[in-house]
Amino acid sequence: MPDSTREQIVKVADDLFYRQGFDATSFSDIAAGMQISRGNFYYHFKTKDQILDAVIDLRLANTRDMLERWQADGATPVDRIGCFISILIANQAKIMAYGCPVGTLCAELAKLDHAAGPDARRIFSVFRDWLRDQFVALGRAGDADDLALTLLGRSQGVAAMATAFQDADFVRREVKDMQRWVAARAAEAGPDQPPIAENEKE
Amino acid sequence: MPDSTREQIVKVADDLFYRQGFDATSFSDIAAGMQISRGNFYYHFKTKDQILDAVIDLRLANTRDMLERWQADGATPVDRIGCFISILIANQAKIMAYGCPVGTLCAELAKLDHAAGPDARRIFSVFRDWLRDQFVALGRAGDADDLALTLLGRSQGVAAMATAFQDADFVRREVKDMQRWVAARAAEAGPDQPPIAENEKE
DNA sequence: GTCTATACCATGATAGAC
DNA sequence: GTCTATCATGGTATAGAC
Repeated sequence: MPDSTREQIVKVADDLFYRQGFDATSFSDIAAGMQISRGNFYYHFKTKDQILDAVIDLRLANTRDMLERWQADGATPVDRIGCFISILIANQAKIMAYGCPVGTLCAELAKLDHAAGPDARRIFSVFRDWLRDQFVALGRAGDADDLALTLLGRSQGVAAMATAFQDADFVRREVKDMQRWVAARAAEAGPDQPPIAENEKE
Repeated sequence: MPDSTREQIVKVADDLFYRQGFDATSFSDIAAGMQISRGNFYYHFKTKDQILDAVIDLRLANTRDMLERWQADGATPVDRIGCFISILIANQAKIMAYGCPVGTLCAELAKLDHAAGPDARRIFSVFRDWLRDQFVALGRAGDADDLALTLLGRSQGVAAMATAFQDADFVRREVKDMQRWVAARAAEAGPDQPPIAENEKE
């Protein structure tokens, strides 16, 4: 069955909030992206902030789905973390144009001092917790959360540089280096993991 | 002598663009930050975009000044790069609240598809070129620009995570690790540098 | 559920007095 | 150089017909 009007509003808003930012996206913009009049929004949502809440919920759900898929697809924790790192390649074109959807939304809401800021950060937390679980499974229970945060941060930095400098080679290099870094953490943890041990250096 | 009105507008706008974002900052906001009426802006600037241009110019000049200071203050390239890394500590409170001034401005202008986007990115380039020079001086002429971009990206990632998770310990840990990383790159380059050689691993 | 019409306000920008 | 109107535009939001 096709999307309900409400679902369609949220999907279009999700896309526009990503490409233009939340504040810069007007009801007219969303209306132009589908077949609906401006006034009709208020049957489905009382305020623009409520649309934002719905978009964040959608992104949370989509994130959880993606992580579940990676959990099933990856044979080992290293593979699964590799799925995470590889989104920088898979979504390269969009990231170069608009940055990371999570990072840029959180940054904007922080500046707007918006009430939904903490909700948006929960998307980061979902990634962080999942990555931490992977590092635990890797045998790094002691510093799993630190490693998760470090990796999340590095991917954010690569996304920011990709947007600023439009350098696809840089992204590829960093992705490779992050994969090596994960393998090295795994190797440190002990040889009970698949031995992809490599040196960390170039 | 005190600032001219024009200079004061640019300074107040610089601060507000950082804390609230460019688009979210109105003439009224800037006017409220000093003693001036809204209409008077247009004697000094024809459009809001021209204020943005002036702010970017100011940031470029301030950045160059800062880099010159680091150039003079640091005894070795490792020390100088250390100055760069340490701004994450020095500006920690502001970064946690509003992110990196350069990164968040570039991200916003990219989404707005704003004409000044490329100008804003030049601030990044100034950092990048300076870091590259430091890595060249370190004996890494072969991959100096890659290392510069990697380090710039890492600092951006740390800033993004600091804003999202408000974790001062994380920032300290990452700063330490980045310093170690620089020392390791220096050690790889050869022992003609001050021997602060440490292993890269935790 | 969807539409049109409209209220209301803040914005960037202009004109002209002082 | 600075001010006080004032304008046109576009935003969120509401009311009410269909």
